[in-house]
Amino acid sequence: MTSPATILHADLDAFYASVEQLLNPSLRGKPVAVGGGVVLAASYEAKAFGVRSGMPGRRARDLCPDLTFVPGHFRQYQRLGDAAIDVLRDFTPAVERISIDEAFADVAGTDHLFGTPETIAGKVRERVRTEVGLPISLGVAGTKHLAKIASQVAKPDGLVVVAPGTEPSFLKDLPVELMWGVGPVAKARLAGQGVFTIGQLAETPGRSLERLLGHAVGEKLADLARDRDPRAVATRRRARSVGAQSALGRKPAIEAVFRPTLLHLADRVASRLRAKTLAGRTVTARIRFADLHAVTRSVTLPAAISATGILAEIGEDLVRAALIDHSEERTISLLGVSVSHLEVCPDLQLELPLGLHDDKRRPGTRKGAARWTADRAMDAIRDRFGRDAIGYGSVLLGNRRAVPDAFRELAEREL
DNA sequence: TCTGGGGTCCTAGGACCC
DNA sequence: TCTGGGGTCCTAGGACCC
Repeated sequence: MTSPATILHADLDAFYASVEQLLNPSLRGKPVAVGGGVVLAASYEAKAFGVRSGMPGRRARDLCPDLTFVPGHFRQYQRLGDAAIDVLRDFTPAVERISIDEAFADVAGTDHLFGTPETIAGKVRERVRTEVGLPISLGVAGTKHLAKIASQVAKPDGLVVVAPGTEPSFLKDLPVELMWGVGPVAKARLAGQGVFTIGQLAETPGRSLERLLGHAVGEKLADLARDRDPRAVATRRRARSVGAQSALGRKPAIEAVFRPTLLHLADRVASRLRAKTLAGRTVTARIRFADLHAVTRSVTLPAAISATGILAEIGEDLVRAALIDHSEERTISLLGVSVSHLEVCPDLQLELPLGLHDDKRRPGTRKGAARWTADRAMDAIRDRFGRDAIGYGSVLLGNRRAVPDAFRELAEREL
């Protein structure tokens, strides 16, 4: 199948670490990690030593004794990431941003203005380098999936164009894990069948892939390996859930620990929902125990909620229920709360205080409305004076957190 | 001193309805 | 005595991505 190659995938190289090297020239050419307790990003020089994001800082230092840790300039990541993606928007409005440092663009029909897709990709790289100061890799192909693989092959700081008709030969010898959707588990299962390259994958019957990996994944991989990818570049996507979690170290599984933590998490989640005029019907709590084994408990309510207090109470009920089911677990290492089944809510909604224990619509509606009004007042104070001006529980949570709040805010941000 | 935090999507079983 | 089939929704767990 030969589609005209008009889809670009742009991916900033080792983004956070590259920003640090841009801001501080003495870090250039050196192994750099952003973070401290945990590695949030690593420069290519650090990656060469095996340093990876998500790795405990201690382990990273063991692997790479010369590693320089920097706390991170999160505002700058936001600004520079936006600036780089905006360069793409100068060539087409059809830009789908998929993270702070990565986007697809479809430049079909822009030849007469800017030249071929390959020319455009070259201009994007040049402009991001000179105007923003960062290295960026580009892949150009006829489908999103192939464009993404091409940009990965192009890294670091390169450009790869997959010309129409050359797709099979391009894919043939690439390792299966370059494919979107093939992680450690799928890779191992495929290896068990002697499948290591995308070419081998393409020769494997769709039926055996489905047996090996499940219906959806098997079918998708069979299509992608044969370069069948119908997905269009989508400029807008709607959020399907909003959540927050916090690693706790090791804490006893008692009310005095989980109640304040859940209130703090519920506050983060509910205030973000309200800021987007969203509310959700399904509340999920996640608990990870000391052995890192995690469980979830969820409940779907008859009406969508976005009030902090109600969300916190439901979260507590769910956590209590899970702890009863796992009463042998004495220690927890993480708590999370998320809300899904989202609905767009008019600004002046009234929330019903529907708890787990009573589905009766008690005459407490006024209480729900009062809470919601109080939440909105708190939102307004924060808008003016900052998030820490007022709040629940954050003091009780303790001041030493694994990840800086600025990082969380970056991750929460609407793209 | 063993593992962050934000998400998406899929699967499987069970309840429930017609 | 034995016994349908399709569809939707909910819950719990898990793979995967950045």
